[in-house]
Amino acid sequence: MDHTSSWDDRALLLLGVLMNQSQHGYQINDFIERALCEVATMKKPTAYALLDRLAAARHISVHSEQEGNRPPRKVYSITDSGREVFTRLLRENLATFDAPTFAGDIGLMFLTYLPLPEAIAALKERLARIEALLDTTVRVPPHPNLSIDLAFDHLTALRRADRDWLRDTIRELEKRQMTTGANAQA
Amino acid sequence: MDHTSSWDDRALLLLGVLMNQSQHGYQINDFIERALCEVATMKKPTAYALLDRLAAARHISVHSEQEGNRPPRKVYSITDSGREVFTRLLRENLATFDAPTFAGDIGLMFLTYLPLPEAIAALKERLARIEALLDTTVRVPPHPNLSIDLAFDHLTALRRADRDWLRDTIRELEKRQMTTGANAQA
DNA sequence: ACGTGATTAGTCAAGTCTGACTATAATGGG
DNA sequence: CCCATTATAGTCAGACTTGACTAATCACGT
Repeated sequence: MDHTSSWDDRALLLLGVLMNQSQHGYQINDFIERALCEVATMKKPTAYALLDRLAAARHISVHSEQEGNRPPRKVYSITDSGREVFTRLLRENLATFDAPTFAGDIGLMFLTYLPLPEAIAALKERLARIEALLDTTVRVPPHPNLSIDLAFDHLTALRRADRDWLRDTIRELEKRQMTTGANAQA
Repeated sequence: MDHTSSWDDRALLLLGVLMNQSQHGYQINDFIERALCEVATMKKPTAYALLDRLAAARHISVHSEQEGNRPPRKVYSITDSGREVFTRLLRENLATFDAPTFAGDIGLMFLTYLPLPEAIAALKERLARIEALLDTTVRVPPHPNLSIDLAFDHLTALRRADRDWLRDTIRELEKRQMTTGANAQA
């Protein structure tokens, strides 16, 4: 529901992974989907397509490698030009804040179309989900080269803020419910 | 960079706008791009395409209207079936929390690849942008039927959390910079 | 000895979203 | 009276993403 020139972010992600070490496609995809899944998402077809484009632009180099009888695999390495692009994209990304929008806010806008008790019940369910997420998500272990934990920290801070806001809001709505209830009775 | 079945959210948005009142395409698009732009984004082609689909599914009805010599305009109204769908989608949206990812976190993961002073400088720029956003964004005035202000409140709370986290983090990084600097001098 | 699952490398169709474009009519400023 | 802007209604190509699929090899448990 929100998109900058998403190419930059994707490219930054791939180049960053390759800054860490040269890898072949499977490894790259695996790393992103396992180690980074909390912080970033990129699916296989997207990764392969983008790797092709980065290779065409000479920002990464490819060389085939065979191990035993296995299907050959392509090892991608970042090039000097790639390192330059990476640094530029990184600096840009760090210096930028592009205000995101949240799917959950759409519901909030139309809250008034639901009877207040039902709205409160639904929001309580949302709250429970955030709390569950905060409780169960395991702290990511520090990576030797990457500051994944920093990004994870950021994510956690935002989720806590989400939780706190929601708690306050529910309390507020319940207060309103009581007063209108009292008015209705009077 | 993040997507649930985005259809649901889009449909909820359009149906919600039509719950407020029957409108023609231009009005719908205008309302979304002006009044709701802080909270939700949907571009014209998406809106028109989705309106067609909602009409095909009989969740909204269309009737043409001519005013003077102007090009005829199509007025869309929500139907009973549309109201049902709307209520279901609304309840779902309110009860759901689908953990978003943020483009800005990608940079955070790779922070270590930039010399610490440069990273700090870049993050300070990011901070300045968030602060500017928080300072300049005008409080949305309450809408008679919609709780846009509630959604806006949520957004603001998250941005403040973002700002606070960033301030702390920059302070932390500066502390680290000083100690490593002292070590280097010693 | 056999099947299951992981490793490796992709591809394809289908759907989504956006930017840029075309047209006409009314309206308001100078 | 003319021009720029707004109102109005769309369309289209192109880019981006995803889910689902194919293939082959190897490691491992039973």
